[in-house]
Amino acid sequence: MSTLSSKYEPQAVEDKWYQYWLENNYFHAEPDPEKEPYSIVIPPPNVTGVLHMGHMLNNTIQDILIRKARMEGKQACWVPGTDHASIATEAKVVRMLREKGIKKSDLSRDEFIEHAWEWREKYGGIILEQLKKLGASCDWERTAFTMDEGYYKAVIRVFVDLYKKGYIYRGLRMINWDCEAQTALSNEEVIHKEDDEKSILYSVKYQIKDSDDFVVIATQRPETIMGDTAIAVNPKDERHQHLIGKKALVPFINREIPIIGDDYVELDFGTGCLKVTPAHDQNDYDIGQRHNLEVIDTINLDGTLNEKCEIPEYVGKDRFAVRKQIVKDLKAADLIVNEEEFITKIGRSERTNTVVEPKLSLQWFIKMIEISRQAHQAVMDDEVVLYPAKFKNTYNHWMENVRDWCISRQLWWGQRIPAYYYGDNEDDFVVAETESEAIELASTKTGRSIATKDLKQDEDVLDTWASSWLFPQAVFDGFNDDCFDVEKGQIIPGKNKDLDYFYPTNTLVTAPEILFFWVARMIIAGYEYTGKKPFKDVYLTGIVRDKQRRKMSKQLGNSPDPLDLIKEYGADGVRTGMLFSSPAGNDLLFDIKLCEQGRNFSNKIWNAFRLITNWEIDENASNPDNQFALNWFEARFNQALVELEDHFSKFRMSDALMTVYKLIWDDYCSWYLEMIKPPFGEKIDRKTFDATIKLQEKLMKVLHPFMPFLTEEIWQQIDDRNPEEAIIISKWPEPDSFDQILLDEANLAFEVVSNIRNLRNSNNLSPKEQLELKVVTKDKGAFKNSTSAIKKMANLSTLEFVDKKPDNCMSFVLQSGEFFVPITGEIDVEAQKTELQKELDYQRGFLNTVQKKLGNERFVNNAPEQVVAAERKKLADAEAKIKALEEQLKKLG
RNA sequence: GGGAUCUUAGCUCAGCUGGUUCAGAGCACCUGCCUUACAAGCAGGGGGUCACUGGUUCGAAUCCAGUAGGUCCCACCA
Repeated sequence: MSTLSSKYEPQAVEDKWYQYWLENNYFHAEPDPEKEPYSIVIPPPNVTGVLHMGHMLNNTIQDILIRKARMEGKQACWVPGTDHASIATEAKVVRMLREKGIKKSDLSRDEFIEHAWEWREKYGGIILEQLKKLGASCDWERTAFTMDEGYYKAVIRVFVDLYKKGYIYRGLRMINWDCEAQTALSNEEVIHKEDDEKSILYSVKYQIKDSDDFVVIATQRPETIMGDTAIAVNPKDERHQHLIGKKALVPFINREIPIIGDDYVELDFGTGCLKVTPAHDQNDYDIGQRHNLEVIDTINLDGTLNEKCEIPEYVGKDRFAVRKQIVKDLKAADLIVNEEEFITKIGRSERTNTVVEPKLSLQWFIKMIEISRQAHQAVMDDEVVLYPAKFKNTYNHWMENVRDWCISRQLWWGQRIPAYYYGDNEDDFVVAETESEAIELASTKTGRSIATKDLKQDEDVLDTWASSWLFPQAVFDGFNDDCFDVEKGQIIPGKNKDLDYFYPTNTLVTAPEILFFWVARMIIAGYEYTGKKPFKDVYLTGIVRDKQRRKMSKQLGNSPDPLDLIKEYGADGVRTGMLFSSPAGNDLLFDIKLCEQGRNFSNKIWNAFRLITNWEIDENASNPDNQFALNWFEARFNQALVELEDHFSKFRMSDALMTVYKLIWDDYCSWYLEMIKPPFGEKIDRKTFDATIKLQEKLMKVLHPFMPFLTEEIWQQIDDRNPEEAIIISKWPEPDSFDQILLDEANLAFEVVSNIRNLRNSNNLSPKEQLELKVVTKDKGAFKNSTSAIKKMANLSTLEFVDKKPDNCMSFVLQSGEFFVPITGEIDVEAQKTELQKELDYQRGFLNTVQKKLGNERFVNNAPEQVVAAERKKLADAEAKIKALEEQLKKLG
């Protein structure tokens, strides 16, 4: 008996084949003019990251695309890499140091960076190693890192170039400041808790200048009163219109501030009067810009108040302490007219949980409108195609309202901004790739000799996205001295073999959350630096959620460890499990059962293969009866292949997998193999065997992108008669034309078989008991090739065509005939009758609707001829069927 | 508040330019089976007013309008 286990054991083969692929360098691709290129750049995961379910989905899809392309004979190159992820990594390093008792503030910049590199050496590779377990066929020789020396230089070069082109400027901007960690936060690091954050809204009286009247404003931050530079009301507000143009006095310090009209103010919130504190609120800042208001920053970096608040007893105290204090003082002065609780969505720092302080500071920006124009148009014109298409709208909306991009971050880990200051004025700086260039530039600019010690480089680093937006060119070293023209600020074609060949890349597979952060910006950089798009298609995956639709997250603990899953179900099982429920662009509701389904599928295939390998071959025998099965499956395969290509072309990965799944499980295993399977103990003829092996091989090929390990294992076991050395580089089957008539005949045959099986079931007849079948039909041709297959599959002793309807039979009616199975034992007449009656009722109902349609003159006159003709045929068929059913019912009494 | 998008079987989803692949798939469920590849399996079966209300049309799951509900993105109420 078999030497193969009846259970497929992925653990035993996966590492072996991955190693084999690596050793043979199958993943590596060099430019080859003979071949069509196909390239993908990975969305680089955070260098500190650990593989999660989102990565699994994302990388499975990329691997499928790249493996298919490779088999199609393209030069397939999938470039892997990691992102230095400045904020996330720096936070991790800080935490790690803290655990060792080292404070970041005690370290110099260089010392800290050194620690960060150590960290990255130690943990940076983990996620890529994990990808290997998944089977990812990345070109590891090309592994990139956004802080690699060459990449670093590219980022700096681009900064300098954009500065020279006038796209980069320095400006004031309201940022999220973490007073505890003393750093700026990106919006993503600020958590807005909606639920139970309660605050008090105070109504405070401000005296109107030169009168005894007051204006009452509402605020939840009375400690910022001293930074007020205006009071705003809505110009449409009849209650307050008359105040516009007057002046009010800030409590305690009695500074005069104007009362202005601005649409921003809501009529029905608070008192309808808003105190404007441009230094400590984004909206107030915007209002300040519109009305040229002064900005008075009363809060220090650590959250205490400074001298500008003008009240000595508040200076140096924490903002929240001052809040309590000033409320007391305002009450004492009888200036608070109302207090009410309300629920606020205050922002807190993800890291320290302190309330984020909006703060104005000088930051670096990229002007976006002009530079993004072509990238905007490219997507609108489908030059770059988004899948699913609905994201085109989102993209459009964003690009139409694009805002300048703040690219500086108050961190150390990242590309340091190459601006060098030589004086105290805001404009006393130069931007240069290197310090020596900076010295030169500064000397020229100032007309005096500037030395290293006179220069101070900007302390900030660049936003991570300001490096990863160059990924598609930078991974091919597109900004090096040879191919980057510094004068033009462009990458010159013909100077970089890799870039000339692999760029533009073909497909980008990523998450919709970063459509703007990353995808849009890559398109912008692509056009800016190469004049070309960076990729043709963008496939946006969904978010992996649990069964309750909750996002998978560490905090919730609802995310399984992908490596554990791989251990349990095999990489192939997990890959297919992810894909079973992930229609393009929809969220994926992950359920462990899907991995189980994937594993079961592996096992099914394994056992089909086991069946074949156990057959003994008779070199001399021939079995013409098998020809039908062979011809049919060939046709069916080609039909499925056309379907498969269609799904692939539309990035319907889940449907593509399902096509292969059904082809293998239903068509191949349940029908084809059962049709050609020799009776127990008998040998199979050579011709059928060889043909079957060929089919198995073809099936393994179309399955390979989805299940690389299992298919390679089977391929390698099939033996060496095949000249193709490994399935990973074997040739993808070409779709061929197929015989529809043959497929129709088979479908009819299968229906007959199913009906007979059904009769067995409902009459408790064993599948082992042989039955006879008598067929009354006008169209014997419909069974021309399939009779022996029907006999075998339905376990019939005879199948004959008769003219007269036999008695004492179970029966059923199909499109072109009536089918009778003589019965020796007891038949369940009632069951038969209900079956037939049910069918009869259905047919009569159907007939009714068709008659109605055809009775409608307007239908007959207006509908296209074929539609009417089809309707007439339906009518005739239904009438014939009804007649047959009625007769059979009559016979049963 | 602005925008996008969705609502089809118990669940997750297909369903292209309105008409035979128009009511589908996978899973789940039910009934028989340990039949010599596979119980991680085999055979069979039952599930749906296509969210609701109108309209256009000879004909609507499909097109239009409105209603209800869901999801996402952006901006956020001092």
